[in-house]
Amino acid sequence: MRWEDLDREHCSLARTLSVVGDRWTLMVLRECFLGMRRFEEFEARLGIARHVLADRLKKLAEAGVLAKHAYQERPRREEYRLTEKGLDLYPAILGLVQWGDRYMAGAEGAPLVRVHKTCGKVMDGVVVCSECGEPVQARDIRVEAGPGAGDETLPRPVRAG
Amino acid sequence: MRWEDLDREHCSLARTLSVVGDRWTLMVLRECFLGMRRFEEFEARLGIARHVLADRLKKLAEAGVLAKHAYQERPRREEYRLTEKGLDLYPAILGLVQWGDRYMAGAEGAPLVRVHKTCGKVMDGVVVCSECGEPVQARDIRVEAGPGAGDETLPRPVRAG
DNA sequence: AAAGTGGGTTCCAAAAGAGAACCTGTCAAG
DNA sequence: CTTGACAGGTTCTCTTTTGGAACCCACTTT
Repeated sequence: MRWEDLDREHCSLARTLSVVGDRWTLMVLRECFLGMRRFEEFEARLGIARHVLADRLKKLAEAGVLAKHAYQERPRREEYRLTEKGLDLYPAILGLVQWGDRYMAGAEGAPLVRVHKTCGKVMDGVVVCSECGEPVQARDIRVEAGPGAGDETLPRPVRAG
Repeated sequence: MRWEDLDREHCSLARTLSVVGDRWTLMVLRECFLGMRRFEEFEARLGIARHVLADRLKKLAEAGVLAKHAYQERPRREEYRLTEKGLDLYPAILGLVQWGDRYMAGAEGAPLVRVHKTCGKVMDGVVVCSECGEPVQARDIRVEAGPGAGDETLPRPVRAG
């Protein structure tokens, strides 16, 4: 299977990964959420090869996750900012970061902490149910076919038993 | 930069991606969350090359995200199950899936929906602040150096202005 | 004895990535 | 009016990673 085929898959994860499912892309987005906007900033902080960075920025802009804004004319200089669509990736990235804080941090603890501007405290994101407001974990969830389900969507273990 | 160097980075996202930051790895994990456990199931549902699948399962097991369980001896057959560490990736994967439901689904809507067993309703995950319980979005957060911060951790735009 | 099953490994060709050099406007300094 | 710097790329070669298919092995069933 090719990566370009992923966005035709009947699976939201596959379709998401066709846009951001690349290691460098996610690292670039992390930098965006930390306030970075320019080619040079991404390059300096990530140590990414320049042509790979150019490719990822272009694809993210085409996907509508980042938008180019000229901050100067003659010579034209553009910076890349998160769109609303891009900002909505925050829960996913926060999930990955918090998992890293928990399982991959050294003995010292997390390298960065997040402060909730509204309440002023150092916080973690907690996933709750949109309907009842209770915290949700993997085991609390069952999946069912949704409106856009296709033939091959529902999980069907091949196991005979 | 090599991927093996990522886990030495002072960034939880980079360290997380050194384990799961690969397209196939995330697809394999999706299948795990849908209840798949066996080599053949992953292969049939994903269309992944067999040696890539073998490599990813091995790395996930080494990382403690999946655990091998023998379900039969002679011939020995093993299946792969999510550990607690693996189950804790659910918020991250849910974030990616919901973003796909929102932005990448066709006109029909999401291919799968999630039912919260506790309250019985079709739900979405909502990220709230662990301290005040309010929903959190990207703009509500500020980052600060944490206990494990290094020299290069804090975001510092290179922009002169 | 022959075929099937689950879970791999080995081969080769194609694609993606790393690293470095080079290009393009534009301004500012000598 | 040449030299250099700066931001943002593109082009080059070389290595690593995939994709796809074939093969292997320890059993079990027919």
